[in-house]
Amino acid sequence: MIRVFIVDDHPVVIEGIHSLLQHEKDIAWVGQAMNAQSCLGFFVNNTADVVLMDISMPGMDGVELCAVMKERYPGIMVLGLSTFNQGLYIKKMMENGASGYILKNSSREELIEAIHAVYCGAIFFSGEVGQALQEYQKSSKKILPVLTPREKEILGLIAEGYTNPQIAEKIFLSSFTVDSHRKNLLAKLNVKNTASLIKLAVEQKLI
Amino acid sequence: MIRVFIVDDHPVVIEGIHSLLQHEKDIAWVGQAMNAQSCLGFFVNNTADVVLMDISMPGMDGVELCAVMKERYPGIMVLGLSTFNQGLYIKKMMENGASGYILKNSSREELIEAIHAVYCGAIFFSGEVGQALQEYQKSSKKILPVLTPREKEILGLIAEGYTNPQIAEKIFLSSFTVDSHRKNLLAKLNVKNTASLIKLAVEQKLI
DNA sequence: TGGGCTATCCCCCGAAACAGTGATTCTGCC
DNA sequence: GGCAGAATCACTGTTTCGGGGGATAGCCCA
Repeated sequence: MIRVFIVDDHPVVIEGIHSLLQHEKDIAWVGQAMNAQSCLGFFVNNTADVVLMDISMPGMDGVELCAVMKERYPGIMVLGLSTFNQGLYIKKMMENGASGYILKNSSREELIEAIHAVYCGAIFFSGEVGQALQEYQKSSKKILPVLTPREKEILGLIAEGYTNPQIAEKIFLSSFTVDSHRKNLLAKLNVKNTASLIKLAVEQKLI
Repeated sequence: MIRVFIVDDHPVVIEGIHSLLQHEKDIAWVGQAMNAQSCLGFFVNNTADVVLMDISMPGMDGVELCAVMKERYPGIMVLGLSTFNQGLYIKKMMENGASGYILKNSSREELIEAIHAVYCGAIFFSGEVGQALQEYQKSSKKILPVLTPREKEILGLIAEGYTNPQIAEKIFLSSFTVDSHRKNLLAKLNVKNTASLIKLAVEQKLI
């Protein structure tokens, strides 16, 4: 028996999902909340297996609430729930420990499949959401100039916090050479200084 | 009918999965390969809906192969497949466009559920894998000192590539003050210079 | 009311980064 | 054989950073 709790500020959604789930034999409806505070209040004296959680709510939003819930009750699985479909929010929910994400207009089958999957510890994104997430990951990758092996190596060492002379000593080069590579990196990646260089490098996973 | 292709350098695994799937009515076995080259060769003149892909193979590994496949044939869904269960590899596969990840010792039910899910565009990780991924995400977060709002603001501007005088002008402060905050950031986060500061900040999502 | 913290401002100085311009070697490739 | 590019080394400036030392003012809270 999977005990399901829902938190959403729209009564319509609560009702809708309740009616979708009420005839499921292995799903038990343990409660509902319309904001983060009342959700946290419920779990002081009660528990559940899976929490369906709206991502956008007044006050503390789903992303934050998810983090708090997973901090206090790591065993409770969180399934994100939203009307819209944005990669950024999905990614944030996942980073805060959610086990999946579906749209509020999902079919009954999808909803039940998702609840079962996350209950078993699996991670599940329904079709549309999964595609949006992949699109999002793709779109955040830029077309970058090719770095030579030497440049990559030096980029890595710069990121570690080594100075030019230190790098020079470490890989047996003149510090002039290291400086040349560093200048090439700035030029190739079209950034103005070390700070923006490292930011770009980490974001684009060059190191 | 879901057309499934498998690439794995272990004949035993190919055979095992083949026998698990051969009586499935809606799954068609279109082919197999034992390395990345022969897999890419197959798809020149053929196609499939879902590719089960080993993560560790001689020559080009699964992570790379996945990237190439999704580049050439974005419509083909890739389902990662491995004997071991390491967050880092799973994450890399996902970044390269995979739609899911299961262990080779998954049950028949899990395997079929995963194939159906990714075929529908969903993203699916079976139980053990999902938990490993979440553990991995958790473990990569360090306990960090709390930054004040002002420090966060300045940290963001440093990452954008602004110098102290530029930041000072931008937020109407003395460049001495900006410098003080900058020094506090270095001290609080225990890093030696801008490069390591920004690396840490991006990795830990402080900006 | 006094300590702790944030936020602001100031100065000095050496080290590092950044900009500009130049050069030589070696390798792969057409 | 020649050409492009990588990789190496060199010099000269100016700007910025980073370490050290301070100071003042406001705020919260015990």
